[in-house]
Amino acid sequence: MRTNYNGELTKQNLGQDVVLYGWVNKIRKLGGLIFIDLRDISGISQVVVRPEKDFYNTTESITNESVIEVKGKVILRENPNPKIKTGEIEIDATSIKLLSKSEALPIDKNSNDEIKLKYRYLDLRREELQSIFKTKSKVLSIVRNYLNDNNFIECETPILCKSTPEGARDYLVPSRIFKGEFYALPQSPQILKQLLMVAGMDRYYQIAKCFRDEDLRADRQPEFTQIDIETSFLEQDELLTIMEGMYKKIFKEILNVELKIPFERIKWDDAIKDYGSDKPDTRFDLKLIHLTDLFNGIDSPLFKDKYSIAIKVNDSSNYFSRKKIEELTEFIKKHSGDNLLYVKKSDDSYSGSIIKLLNEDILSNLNMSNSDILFITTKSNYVKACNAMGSLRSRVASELDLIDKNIYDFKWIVEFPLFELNEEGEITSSHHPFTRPLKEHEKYLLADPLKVYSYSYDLVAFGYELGGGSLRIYEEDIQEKVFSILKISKEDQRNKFGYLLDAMKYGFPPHGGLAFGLERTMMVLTGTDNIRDVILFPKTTTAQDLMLDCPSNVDEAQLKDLGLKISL
RNA sequence: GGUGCGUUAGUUCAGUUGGUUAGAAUGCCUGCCUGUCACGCAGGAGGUCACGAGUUCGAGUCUCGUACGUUCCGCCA
Repeated sequence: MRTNYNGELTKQNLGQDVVLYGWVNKIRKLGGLIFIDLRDISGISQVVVRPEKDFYNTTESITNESVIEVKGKVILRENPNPKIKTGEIEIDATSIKLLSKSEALPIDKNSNDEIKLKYRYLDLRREELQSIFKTKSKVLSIVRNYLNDNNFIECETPILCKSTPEGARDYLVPSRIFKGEFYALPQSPQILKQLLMVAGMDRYYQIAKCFRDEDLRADRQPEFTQIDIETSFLEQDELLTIMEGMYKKIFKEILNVELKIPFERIKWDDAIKDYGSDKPDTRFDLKLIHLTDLFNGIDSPLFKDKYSIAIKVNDSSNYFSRKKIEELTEFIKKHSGDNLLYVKKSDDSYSGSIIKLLNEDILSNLNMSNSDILFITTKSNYVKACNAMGSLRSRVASELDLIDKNIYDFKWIVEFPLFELNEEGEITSSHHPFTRPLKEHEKYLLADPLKVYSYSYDLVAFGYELGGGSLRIYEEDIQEKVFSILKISKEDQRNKFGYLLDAMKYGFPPHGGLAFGLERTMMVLTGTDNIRDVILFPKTTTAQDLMLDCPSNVDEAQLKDLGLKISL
């Protein structure tokens, strides 16, 4: 029977007989004496094997990463190692059993992603990774305790659900009984949690697995976890206050960081105006400068009928060489800016790509100091112009190291537009069709829907969208209007959301909720910039699992059972 | 769907203008070594240069394609 974990032995245990299990982190054979660093989830203890012991020969076949059982006595080290927690003691072995021999590992901590993912269970032996998942477990425990204490009820909604053609592509699961028909894995339990409000559950939460069949990113995996929440009879600020308490508790208990609450609320309009993003990184300033009015007077096709958006970077005109500016020009075009223009000021004289177009009056209005550089992009679409410069803002900040990693600045971005226009000029929901319009904007619904803003909110930190949600529509007539604006026919409404529309007829409470990305939260907590680091078994950017080797083919018989035929 | 970067020993990488037998570190194996903790010393094994085509007298190196990894754009209500 195991008596102790390896990482917890100290001088307190001196003289004790112990039984330990673990992996051989490192075996060092000095000719006579042998030292074994024995590792388990808790840490490492050093085992010493003396040549006069009768089991000495059995150490012959012990390799690194083998699993062994060690019996022995805790003694004081002759040469302590101050670098490790257990460095003052060691285990004088009286018996060693090789339980499972290990071959040399095919990976090490510097291996590339491909091979690490294939042998993820070996990569997960590293202390850094184990510590991330210990933290993840702790975060979930804090979340559950907090929400339980606030009268939330943990609920489980089905994984086999119905496809909702809005939004992301679904992962589909074929039905055996109804051949040719499919379940869909939930993109989020959105409608089900609203139905739980109809059911009177009052405050719901779920640690919910969600699935979206879209292309991956450094902060996006096809399968992820949301802390999913819905409440009845709360006003927006009441709900946000409860959530602030949860995040305050998480960051206090995990990082001992005191988040300042309430988090500042920034209206979506202002976030776009000042940061060019609906998930701004607010750890640095570098706010957008709007030059449209100033530049519209210039007689040049560059500025005609376009918005001119800029940032001014202080003390950096030397950093931005011609080559660097070319690079940034590529960057901003990729982010759909039309171009990247610039003005430099040094020794009280101006230079730059558009200097000939700018008269004295305009130049003085730019309020530039020596060594400043002003970047400008133009675009006929206002939000896109801001977004392009917002992307450059983040890029410049990270290149010039303007980001203070010790600032934990959380913001709510609130009052998103209810609708937006897509590429084809059609009107679509910016959140989802159940988002409740601001009371005072209801009157614009049919007349000028793009003027309507909503009770909606995203939690933003470090430039990540950690979560978001909205108050929902609970009045049938408003829901009708929204559907008609979105041009969703009666028939489509029934097909897609029939159960929700039915439920609306039977006492639908005012309600609202939100969902937080557990992994994104973990990224902020652990300071990583890649979501794979905080997922036990992540997928590659082609959505494959290299360890399980899936997706993969299935038996002909399985397909036949489902009434499916592969035609490629 | 598109873009940039990458793929050489078990692992991490170097490889010059296209030119002899493709190197280093680490790991592995063997021997020596009784206080190491990145143990040390000596020796050894280990390569389909991702795959396929092309240019060339000659390709790890140049060109094209494919696959895989990764970044970003589109996409992600």
